[in-house]
This record gives sequence, structure tokens and C-alpha cells, in this order.
Amino acid sequence: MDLERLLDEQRRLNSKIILEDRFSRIDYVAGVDSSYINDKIITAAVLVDYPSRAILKREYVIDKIDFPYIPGLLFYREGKNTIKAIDKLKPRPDIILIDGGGINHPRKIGSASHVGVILEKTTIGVTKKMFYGSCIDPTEVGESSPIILDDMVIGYAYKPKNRTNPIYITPGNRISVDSAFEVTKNLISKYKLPIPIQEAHNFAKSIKLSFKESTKEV
DNA sequence: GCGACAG
DNA sequence: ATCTTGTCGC
Repeated sequence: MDLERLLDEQRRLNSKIILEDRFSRIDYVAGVDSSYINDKIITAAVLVDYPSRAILKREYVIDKIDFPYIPGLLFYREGKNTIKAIDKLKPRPDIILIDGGGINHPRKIGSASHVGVILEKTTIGVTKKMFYGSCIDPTEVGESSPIILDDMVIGYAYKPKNRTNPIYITPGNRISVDSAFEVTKNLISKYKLPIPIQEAHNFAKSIKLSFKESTKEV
């Protein structure tokens, strides 16, 4: 696999990212997360009603891993499955929250942004670790601090709960920095992570457990 | 040159 | 991400 070719693809596609709100009303949102088992990747997508935060649907796809984990190239490991899982959701979500970075990326196109460009949909990137850009971690609950890159505010670090590390929120595509932050905050309740992503994480994990159960020898 | 590096 | 039990603290 020619990595330089993938870097060029990212450098070319990042011009398609729109950092303005290109959604009308938010009825449904979705969260996506992946887990791994041996040589397989399980990706779960959960549809959530935005006003009530009720879970409407859970879907997943399981495939063979076909690309290694390389920082900066996460899309090429999880992207295909992420898109497949999202495509299974009906009705279609207005906004998709993804476990991976948005524009906080060396070539300004993290996994969440790349998925957004491919689907031409609004996406938000949420991570548990800083990856690219700089910021001072917030220390008080509910506190936020800007993530800076090239003297621009590209996202926010946010401390959602008492004794948890912050989460890092950046727009993926078709949404502004501030809206990405607001929407994500509105989806946080009892968990550190926004409900759609936490639920996707839980679902992927449960699928993984049942998969292990069905394949274990007698 | 060396270390760091989303999931 | 994953390998993994209990355990400290609110």
C-alpha cells in the first residue's frame, strides 16, 4: 500500500470540507464506534431521537481488518465500515457523531471529516485523547477551552463530568466549530461521552461478546 | 536524529 | 483498540 498516495488523497479531499451549518432541523442524530476481535472489526451505529434522546435503532457491520492502525490514517482502517453501518440506519440521521477526529488533523481531514465528505453529510468528531492542535485542558466540570491550530479555533476540549478527563470535539463536515460543540454538549447526560457514541460503543461491545460466545470451542 | 501519535 | 480484578472515591 502506497501511503504517500493516501496522504495525497487527504490533501486533495480536505478542500471539500464545509465548516458552516448545512443542516436544517435536527430530528435524528447517530453515533458510530468500532471494536475489534482478532482479525475482525465490528462497527456499530445507533440512531437517536435528538429532542428526547431516545434510542430508535441499532445496526452493525462486521468485516475483516484490512488496514493497520496508523495515526493520521484512521479513516482507512475504520471508514469503510463506518459508512456501511451508517447506511443501514433508517430514517437517515441529520448529524453523525463519530469516534475519531474531525479537522484536528495534520492534513485537516480526520476520520470524521473524511466520512462526512464521502457521504456529503454533517459529521462531528469526538475523541478521548488530543491528537493534533493544541489546547489547555479544562479542569472544572462544564468548563471548555479552545483547540488551536494555525492560530484558529478548530474545536473545544470539554470536561463533561467530575473526575473524568476532557473530551475533544471538532467539526467533521457541514457544521461550524461552535455548532459542533453545542450539539455534542446537548447529547451528554449520564456518560462522559455523548449518548449516541456511548450507545454505539456499548452495542459494538455486546456484539463482540456474543460473537466470542458463538465461536468458542466446546 | 528522536520522540509523539485519534482508534 | 485490546489484554484484565479489584479497588479507591464521590
